[in-house]
Amino acid sequence: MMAAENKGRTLGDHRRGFLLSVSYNGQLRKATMKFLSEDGRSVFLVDDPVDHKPYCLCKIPPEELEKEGELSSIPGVLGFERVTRFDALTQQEVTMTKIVAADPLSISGKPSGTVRSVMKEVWEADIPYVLNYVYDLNLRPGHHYVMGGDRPEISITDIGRAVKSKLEQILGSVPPEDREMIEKSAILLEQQIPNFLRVALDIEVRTSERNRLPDPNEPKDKVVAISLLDSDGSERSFLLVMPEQGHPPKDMLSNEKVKFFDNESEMILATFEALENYPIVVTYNGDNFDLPYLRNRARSLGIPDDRIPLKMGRDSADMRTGVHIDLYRFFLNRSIQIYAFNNAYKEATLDAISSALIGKGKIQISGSINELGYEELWKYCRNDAALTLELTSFDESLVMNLVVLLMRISRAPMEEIARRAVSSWIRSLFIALHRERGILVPNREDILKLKGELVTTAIIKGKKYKGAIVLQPKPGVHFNVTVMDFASLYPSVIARYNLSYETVRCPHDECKDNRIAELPHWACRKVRGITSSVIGTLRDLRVGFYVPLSREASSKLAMKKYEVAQRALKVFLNASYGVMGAENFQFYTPPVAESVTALGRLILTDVISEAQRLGANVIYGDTDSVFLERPSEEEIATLSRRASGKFDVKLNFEKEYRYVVFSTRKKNYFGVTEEGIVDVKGLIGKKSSTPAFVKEVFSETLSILSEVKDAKQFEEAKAKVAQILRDSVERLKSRQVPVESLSFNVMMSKNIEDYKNALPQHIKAAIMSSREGSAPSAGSVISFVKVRGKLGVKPTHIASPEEIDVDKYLQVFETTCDQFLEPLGIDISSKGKSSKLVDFM
DNA sequence: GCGGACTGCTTACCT
DNA sequence: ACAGGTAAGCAGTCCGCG
Repeated sequence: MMAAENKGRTLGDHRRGFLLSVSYNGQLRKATMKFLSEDGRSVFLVDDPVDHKPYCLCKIPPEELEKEGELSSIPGVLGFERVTRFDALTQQEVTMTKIVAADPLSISGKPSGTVRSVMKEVWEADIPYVLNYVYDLNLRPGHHYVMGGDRPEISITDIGRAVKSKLEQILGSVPPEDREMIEKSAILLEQQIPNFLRVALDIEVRTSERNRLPDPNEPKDKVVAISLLDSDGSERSFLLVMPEQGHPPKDMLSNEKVKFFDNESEMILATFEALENYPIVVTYNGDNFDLPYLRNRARSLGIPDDRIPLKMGRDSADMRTGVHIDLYRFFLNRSIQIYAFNNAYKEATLDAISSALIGKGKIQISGSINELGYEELWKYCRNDAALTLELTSFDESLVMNLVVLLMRISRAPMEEIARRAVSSWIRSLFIALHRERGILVPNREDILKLKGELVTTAIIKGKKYKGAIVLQPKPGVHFNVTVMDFASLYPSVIARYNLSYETVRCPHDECKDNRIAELPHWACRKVRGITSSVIGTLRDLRVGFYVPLSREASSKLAMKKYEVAQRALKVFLNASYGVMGAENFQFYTPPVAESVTALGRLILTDVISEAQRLGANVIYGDTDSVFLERPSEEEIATLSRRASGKFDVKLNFEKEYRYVVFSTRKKNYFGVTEEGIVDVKGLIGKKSSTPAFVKEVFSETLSILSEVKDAKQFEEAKAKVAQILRDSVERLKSRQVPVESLSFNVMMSKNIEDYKNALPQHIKAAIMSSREGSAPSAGSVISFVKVRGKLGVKPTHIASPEEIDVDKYLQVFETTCDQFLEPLGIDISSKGKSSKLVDFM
């Protein structure tokens, strides 16, 4: 149905659409734009109307290139063209040669037979062609377009009056040279986000041997169940009739949501047909399993390629017309996990993520999928598809909205957001800006050659340069503690001090005295750095516009909308400093990275010494925060003024604690706010790997302590705490605690065979587990208990209460409690050899 | 042969 | 493949020790 619709869609018909993506059509040797129709229900394709060609740049003049003929061995090369670019590193115009090719693979992407492989020095050859296309045509993925004239034109609607006045407000307070960019970005981000019709797909495969996982590269096993659920609420599940299961049950045969097939090919073809009706296909791990399995199985069943609507990449699977989003890849993204979802899920499994975000999990089955009957199999498969779908729709389609906002900010197609990490998104934005302004995109080596040196040394072995300051906390209980912190310290520093790859250690002699903190580096006074202006813009948009709007908006729905934008910007800002210090980042600039942290240290230490000069009691601070005991309003205001006046950085009142408890350890404390909310930082009792039993006692103890309002109430609380600890120790000793509550849960970050050094305990447990039949792999959380005996550990599911090493647990218990009881003057630690927990009782 | 000091590895956390 | 700083537990090594 949609395939037919795709034909005849041309420019000049004034149709409207929303730019999803750009793909490359190898037959036509052209880029193809994928647009979502205005109603969000289908995709139409528009082939490149301007005959754009792949290219890269070099510094050898065309005449010489033709003479030397080293490029003649590459048939795809079409010709050479003289062009000028601005080289930001030298701050000079350069004349370059554009080497134009008929197809992207003649430029780069293969080990040999490309321009990239035969030429010594080329520029912009490693930018994927479809991205080049986006940048050169100044396309804005995630925006509305009208098909008119000789190319699609972006279509922008007016933003509301209330939003406009808010925008004008912030424009008054930012540097004039940034105003235009901020205004334009705000208007673009404000554009309406469409409703995407989407379908979730999940398949089940029945393997011939019990414990073998199906392999997409050897699709010898039958696909037995396929579920498709869409955002309109329709659903279909296809089941293969299996001789060993007998006849399908009557009620399933009459269920219109279920269809049985005798023939697997027909079932797969029906699935392909269904998928083609959707602009967006959502899977969980479909890049590596569902889609490649379907494709390869279809092939092995003799289905011709032209009936398979998939386009396979090396480690990805795309739809030919629509867009495929693999939520596994998206949620695995660290930036998404941490900054967009506040670390709400720890493990990137469908079960863990859906449980954490929508409160629903996978259907638990006792044995293997192979043993399920028709009905169980159907329900299992359908439930997975339902969870996958819901992950895109919960919270007013938060995930889809987030994806679109990230597309808009990064200027990258939808697949880039779904599949690539934050450094690619930032790279995309930076390159787009270079193209827009006619600036040559520097090679990583160009920057490194000029600005490779580092002058600071890291505290941690193996790190490249010095980072932030962490103050030694003053141990003990502190009442009425105010926490102040700098708003987006590092992005602010980058913006304020003009830190960018071309402006730090710029070529101008006149700038050399504009030194950065205590470093020998200097920052340019003459030109605005590209990266510092873009990061400054994003920060101003977030801090001045979206954060206030997300708090003040008139409706709940509007607040949510601004909240998503605020978070999307946060993802970029949080990574903006880090990428400058990341070796693989295209714009990696060591002196920029160490300048950022040096300025951060300078600003923090300055504010702290000012606080001390004022007579305030600074009890702790970490990177961008200051903890003050009983400060006066006056002191708070003075410090804020100083930060703004001297460094142009906002120092905000963050929160006030009724009291805070510090030990001697850094990054380890808990605090109770006026409302009785307990903030726990870094303590063992909060760690995800700590046994549930210990965690429970920990939080019970804390909740007692949170009731404490003043110093004298501590005495009563101490008595209660002592009682809880006594009971818990008793329960441990008498082995009343179930083994499940004693399990440590530790992430296995590599596959078992990749542990080359001494085996950590969780890996020993993982090895035992795999001998028992289950096969943990990289990313799995290993559950184990500590037992008596040589190995010392055992997977939780095969351990019994009698073998538990009670002494070990008493020790864990002791360190956990000691972390916060010691500063309270409650001493339970063992000064001698044996645990003194008992003495404490 | 054993224990303490030390190092390196690994994980989880903080900013 | 965003960064560095901190804590903690475990495994292994070295050294001293009649």
